[in-house]
Amino acid sequence: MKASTGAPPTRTTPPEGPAERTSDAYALLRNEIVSGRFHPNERLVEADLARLLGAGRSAVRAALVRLDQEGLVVLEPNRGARVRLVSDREALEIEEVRVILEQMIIRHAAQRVTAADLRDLGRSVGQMQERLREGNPLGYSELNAEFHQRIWSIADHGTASRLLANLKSQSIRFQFRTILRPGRTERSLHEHEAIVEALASRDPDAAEAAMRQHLSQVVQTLQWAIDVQRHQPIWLPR
Amino acid sequence: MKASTGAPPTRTTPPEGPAERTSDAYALLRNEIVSGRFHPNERLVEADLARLLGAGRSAVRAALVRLDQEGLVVLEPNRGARVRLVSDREALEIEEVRVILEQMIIRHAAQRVTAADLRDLGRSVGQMQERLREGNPLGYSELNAEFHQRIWSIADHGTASRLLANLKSQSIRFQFRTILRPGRTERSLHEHEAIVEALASRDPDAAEAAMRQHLSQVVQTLQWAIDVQRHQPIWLPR
DNA sequence: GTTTAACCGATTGTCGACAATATTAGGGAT
DNA sequence: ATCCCTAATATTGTCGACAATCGGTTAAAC
Repeated sequence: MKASTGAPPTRTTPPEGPAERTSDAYALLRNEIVSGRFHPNERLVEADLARLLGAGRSAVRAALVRLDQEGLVVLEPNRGARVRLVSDREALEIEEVRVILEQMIIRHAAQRVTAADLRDLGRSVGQMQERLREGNPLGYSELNAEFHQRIWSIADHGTASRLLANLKSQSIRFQFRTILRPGRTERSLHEHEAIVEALASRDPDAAEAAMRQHLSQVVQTLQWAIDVQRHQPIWLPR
Repeated sequence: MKASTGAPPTRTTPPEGPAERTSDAYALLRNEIVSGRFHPNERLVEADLARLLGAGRSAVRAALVRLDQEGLVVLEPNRGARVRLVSDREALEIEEVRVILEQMIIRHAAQRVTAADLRDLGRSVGQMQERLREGNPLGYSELNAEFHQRIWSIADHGTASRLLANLKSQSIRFQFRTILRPGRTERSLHEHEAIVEALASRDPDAAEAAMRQHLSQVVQTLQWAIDVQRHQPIWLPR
């Protein structure tokens, strides 16, 4: 809805067309980064990006400034841009903030949710069930994101939504690893069902409790992913 | 400490020098906006800003992009930039988020606070007392900001600090009005004392409670300011 | 062999000019 | 007087060129 600062909701298709419009250089580059096509700390040379995105250097430069402010790249004066590396600790910080924001937002949602919303949420959960049966964890993850965004839009809290979207994009690299946790998906599904149920009762406390239950599991999974990685570190070239 | 995205902590001096370095065009413009030298919805013409800030149009343009992402201006394609107007509702949203973030952050602070920190905080409160005696509400407000920032730095939670700084800059226009509430300052001072006391006990729950107490008052004051303004609306020219 | 100094290629930062677009002003027609 | 169309102006968006800066490399000195 919002045009200006609204974060594009994580498209997965790589629309790396030959001659795209220059004004979405930001959206394109953002996509390239959040979908992990650039390594953390990788240098982002303006000229290269301009060629890659089919845009001028001006547009690329503007995009980089935006992404720096957004926390996806770091922009050092006279030294160019790099993909920002978020540390383990920072990932946990981000998740911590996300937890309290989601708790706050679901209280609003519980007070504003309509019958139609509940139907949509139920459908979302149904689709997740399918993906689970198919053994398609990636599809599940996508639906999971959609599920949460749906709750944000029900809550109608622009400020919190924007912050959450931003945080999510920063920590997306970690989310990727949490998918691999065995048995996690089933449990997540049940938690989602509990959330919908609590929303249906329109009780903010119950909704918050259900969300907290869910997110505490998410944090634990994140911690697990970090620990696992620490024992099998991925050596980044250079 | 952080150079890249760290928000400059609201300088009050207007360093509108004749030939400043171009790279701080962002900082300068940001200052002009948060200190209220531009009205909300006022058009920001690149050429004018360039003259005013003593910078080139490139630098101004970059600054505008940053400020747009930051939520201080809105940048419409082909239609230039305006100072962003935050609605009453949005101000309350922002305050609501601020509350929960400050609650979270003070829990961290309570677990990490050192003796030196407590001494500094005590000194801060002492200075506030002075300003109160002097009948200098503006100075008090400054110290208030400093007090909270001190807590942020104690908590050492970069993510939350960044978000808080950003939110604060967006709602600063409202904060301005809340100062005028009669009797508010005294009460605020006592609340601050209670916060320091709770931090000294290093009990996260107590600290959070003290902070909640304080911030609920702040929200009420904001609501009061909004109501007052609604009955005595300020007509903005054009 | 190590340190220092000067160079070189690569990249960013900035400026000016121009094209694209929006906004305002003016001039009939009703 | 109001409305609509057209011209003029103002402003933004983009491109190319060049200066400033950085990182690394070679060469010289000790």
